Amino acid sequence: MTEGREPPARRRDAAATRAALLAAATELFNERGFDRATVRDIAERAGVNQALLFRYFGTKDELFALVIANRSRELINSAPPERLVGRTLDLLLDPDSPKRSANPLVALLRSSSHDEAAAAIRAELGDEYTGALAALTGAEDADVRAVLVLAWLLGIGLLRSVLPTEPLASADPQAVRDHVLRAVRTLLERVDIRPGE
Amino acid sequence: MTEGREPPARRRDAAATRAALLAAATELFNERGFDRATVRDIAERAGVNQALLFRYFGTKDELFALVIANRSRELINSAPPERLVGRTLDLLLDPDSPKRSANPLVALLRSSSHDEAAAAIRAELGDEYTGALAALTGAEDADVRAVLVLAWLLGIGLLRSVLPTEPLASADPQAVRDHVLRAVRTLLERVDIRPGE
DNA sequence: CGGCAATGTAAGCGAGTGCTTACAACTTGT
DNA sequence: ACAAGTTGTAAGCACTCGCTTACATTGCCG
Repeated sequence: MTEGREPPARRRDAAATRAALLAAATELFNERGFDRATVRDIAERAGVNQALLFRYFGTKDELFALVIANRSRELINSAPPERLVGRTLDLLLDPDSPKRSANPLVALLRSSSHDEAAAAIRAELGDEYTGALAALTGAEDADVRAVLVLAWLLGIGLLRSVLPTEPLASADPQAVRDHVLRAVRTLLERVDIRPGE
Repeated sequence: MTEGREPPARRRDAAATRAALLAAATELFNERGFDRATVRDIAERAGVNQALLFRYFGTKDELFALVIANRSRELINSAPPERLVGRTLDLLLDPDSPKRSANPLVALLRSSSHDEAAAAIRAELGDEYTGALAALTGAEDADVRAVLVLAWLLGIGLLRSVLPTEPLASADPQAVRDHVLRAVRTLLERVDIRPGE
């Protein structure tokens, strides 16, 4: 895992530090949201000088946009639409990923409104996600229904990250998943309820 | 509206400025969350010197706690449990209250984790709200179901305040309310679906 | 009135923020 | 091997934040 192939493990490696910064930023934005994740913290977690963050990403805003775009697309493409809700729930409820991996959209929400660029990304990704979900119903107001489902997932992720003591943390993920999926089927009749993976 | 009765409208009035600060803080915490609502902005909107904020409330944290406690209790007591979800939805979806009145719990969530005092309040109010909701089902895991419903309401409020262009803004509030309530009945069989007020 | 607490004001302190700059250390192509 | 470009480092600048302090003004009560 330390070194792979081609370049014989250089001691100075731009690509590696860039990746380390990206990983650290992903974690911290998820854990704390945009405002409370400082560039110094990100650089420190990456084990890297903070000036490099600006060399490689230009701005904290740009870094944030990159992180969100990456992880959101990744999530949206990780399952077919019928299983997207279930898949997202699995990630949100996975106790092994209290911070690290799961919830890019939650990080987005948690970072209130800060600049226009990020706002555009927000809208775009929201559209992408709800677009996928809206295909799961024949109802006229498919988009409204899809947005409502998205809102639920976001709320669950947020609550879990803000109130770690809530019953959600200790509840059986399968049972929670089941509750949500059955309720969601009221809105999107074609969602797949079976356990995924 | 300017002056009521007893004290003949004093030019210097501690109670009045305290109230102005509280109102301004309520608005700004709702609009921007804890971090981005600065004490300078709050004081300015209240038309008051910012030092007074600290004289009357001690700390930004304490002011926040007060605002949240006030408005949450107000909300929870504004309807019997069977109608609490519907009532909250009405407030969240009311287009006339994009910022001002409706969503104390949303403001809470939007303010990520900042200090232990607020965290305690968060937990306490969450318990209060979910306690009311949990009474609406006979299921064993009533608390989990209640938390899921709370999460949905929070998600809806957050999405609405962060993506004002979403279909939620232009959708018919009654229809949205109906969708959510019917889905929620999957979890809490005793919720009242009829339009309130 | 005169004294005093209550109320309001102006200025700034210390800490933390995003970001920049000037420079050292390394790697590489020739 | 050596210059040139790349990568890493240390320091600090300009700004904003929550909060404090020292001082002016007002209203109240004997």
